[in-house]
Amino acid sequence: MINSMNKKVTINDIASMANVAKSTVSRYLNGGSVSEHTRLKIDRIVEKYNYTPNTFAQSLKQQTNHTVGVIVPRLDSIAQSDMLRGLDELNKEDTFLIINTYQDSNRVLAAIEKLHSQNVGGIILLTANLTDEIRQALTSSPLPIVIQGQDEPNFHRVIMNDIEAGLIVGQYIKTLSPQRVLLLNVDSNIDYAVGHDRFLGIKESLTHIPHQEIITDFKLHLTKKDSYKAMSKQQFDLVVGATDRIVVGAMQSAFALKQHPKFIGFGQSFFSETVSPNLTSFEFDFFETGKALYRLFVKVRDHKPKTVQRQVINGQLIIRESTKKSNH
Amino acid sequence: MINSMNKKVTINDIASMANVAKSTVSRYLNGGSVSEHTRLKIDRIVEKYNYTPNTFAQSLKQQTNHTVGVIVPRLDSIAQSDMLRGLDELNKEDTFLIINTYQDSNRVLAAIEKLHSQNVGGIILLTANLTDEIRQALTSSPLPIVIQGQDEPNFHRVIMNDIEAGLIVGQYIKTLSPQRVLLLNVDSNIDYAVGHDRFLGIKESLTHIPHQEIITDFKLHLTKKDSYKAMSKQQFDLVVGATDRIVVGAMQSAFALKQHPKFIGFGQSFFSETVSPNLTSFEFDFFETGKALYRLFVKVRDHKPKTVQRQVINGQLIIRESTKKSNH
DNA sequence: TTGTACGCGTTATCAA
DNA sequence: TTGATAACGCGTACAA
Repeated sequence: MINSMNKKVTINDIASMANVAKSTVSRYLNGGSVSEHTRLKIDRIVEKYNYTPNTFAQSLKQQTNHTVGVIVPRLDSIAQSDMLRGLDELNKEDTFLIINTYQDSNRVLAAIEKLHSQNVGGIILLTANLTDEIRQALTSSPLPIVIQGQDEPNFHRVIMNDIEAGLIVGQYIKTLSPQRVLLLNVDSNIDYAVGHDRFLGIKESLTHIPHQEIITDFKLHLTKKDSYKAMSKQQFDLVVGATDRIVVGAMQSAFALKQHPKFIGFGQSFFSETVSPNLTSFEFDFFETGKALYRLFVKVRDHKPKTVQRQVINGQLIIRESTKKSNH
Repeated sequence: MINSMNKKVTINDIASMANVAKSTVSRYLNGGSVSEHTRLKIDRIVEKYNYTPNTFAQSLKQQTNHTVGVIVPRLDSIAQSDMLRGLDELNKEDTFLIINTYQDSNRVLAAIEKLHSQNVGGIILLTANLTDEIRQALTSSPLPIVIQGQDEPNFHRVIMNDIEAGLIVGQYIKTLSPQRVLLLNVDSNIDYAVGHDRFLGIKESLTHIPHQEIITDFKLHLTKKDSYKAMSKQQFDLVVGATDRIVVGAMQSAFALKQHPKFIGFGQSFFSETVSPNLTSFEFDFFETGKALYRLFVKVRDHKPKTVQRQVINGQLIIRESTKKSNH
């Protein structure tokens, strides 16, 4: 192991040390027919120098490679890092080239181009939002591509069942019999799955219950400001946020105003178990989602299915203290 | 842009379309001497087909490349993702190959080997802990390597000034005049910079103040259990944790026990501003740390300094509600 | 079973 | 200024 790192040993070196042709070594390496005798000879040398093939030469020759570009909107999120962990979990021989776009769709476009110029063997795109430019770039790519996050009809994808999530939360809301509900949503142009799908069932459950919907932002301090404004005008006994992060912002506003509504969030995050009270939240298993993504990617890459693949991940409602009778 | 993606155009294609030799195209691409006439000819073709060079062929030829392996203990942490952002910020032409080791030192070793077999041009290692095996692997590598996190004398490194941090926090603790202090530390064998350095100054400030030190863990539920045990035996009026995460665990225990000590943490995390009360914490700027890391890496790679490089990052104490007079 | 020879896309050397 | 040619490390027809 140590030696191998100092001066890259090539297939030629191995060949000459073993007194065989390099093609023999190549066959040895790739499971071709080699006699027992030479096999043992080469074994020793390869072992001794801990030979590893030059991946550049391999990729160049084979016109394909096992590097997969993964475009991710952010890294400091349990959802994203769990998905990456899921990818790692199933992966044996691929290398992931992770590009963080910092939630900027221009960077997504740049990332797609960069990955192409790097000759990756495929792309996995985690995203909340696809622009037409991005769709265009993806469509014109010859690479196997799988996306996650939005239900885009023309792309192989893994999506979260946000519609069902909203329905389940809606049902649960009814059992709480709230008097006045505050909905903290996000712009559906920024994230359709969240802003639209996720809230369909919730709104339906509120047809006969007084409620107010506010469009806020994923950023904590904006959520804090927006919710504070709403909650100081009138008091709510239930707050439903599009994400856990948003709910945490609302919690702080509520505490500042000495209000104690119930809270429901979405997502699997640090927050649900670090805030007091612990947060009732609809959670998806992003680790499994990552595994599903990888499986789908491999399928697309290796079998080139003719029909567009679509896989849906379900989640579950985890009830914690924040919707218990008294939480102050 | 679109065309380029469909069928990789090579330097040969360009050459034959322009009726020149491929070596001429190569010179054109790399700033060699080309006549005005042929330059224009090639310009058009390259533009039209949006030619980009095959990076594998380039790396193979040049025996070096611009891929830098980044080994990171975890991704779902502001500290880590801010450092990565810092790397991105300064980088122009390098590609980062990020490997998450999930805080497992065996995976670090595997990552180092994998990166070598991938022929990366260098390694940046973010770590809390170096084993002898890892030191050995790094030492025997011919690659430029920079580490962050531990003050390892034999490696080029960027470290956080944990000693000074402890002193500053120690000074601040004195101004709070606590009666009984609980220190929640971690095993210095697991993270020396944190477990040892960070607590030097703190302990010094407590020579005349009753205090108890407990060795706990980075994991939230363990911290919760350990701190609950300690706090149910006797009451503390100040809790100092090795990290914000640890303090959050202690906070939950305290609330469960209806105790309201002051809290001080370390680190720059989601937690400090999402828990109530907001957490007083000693914070480092990990974005700047990432930039410093990249600068140091480039320096090491391009200039191969003979002496071991060591750079220290300072932080500052941010005072929030958790050490205010009354926090309940 | 083994070896020779060629090509993958690029850069570099050397003549022309 | 140009172009033919070799070389990077590997895999693979094809021939022996």
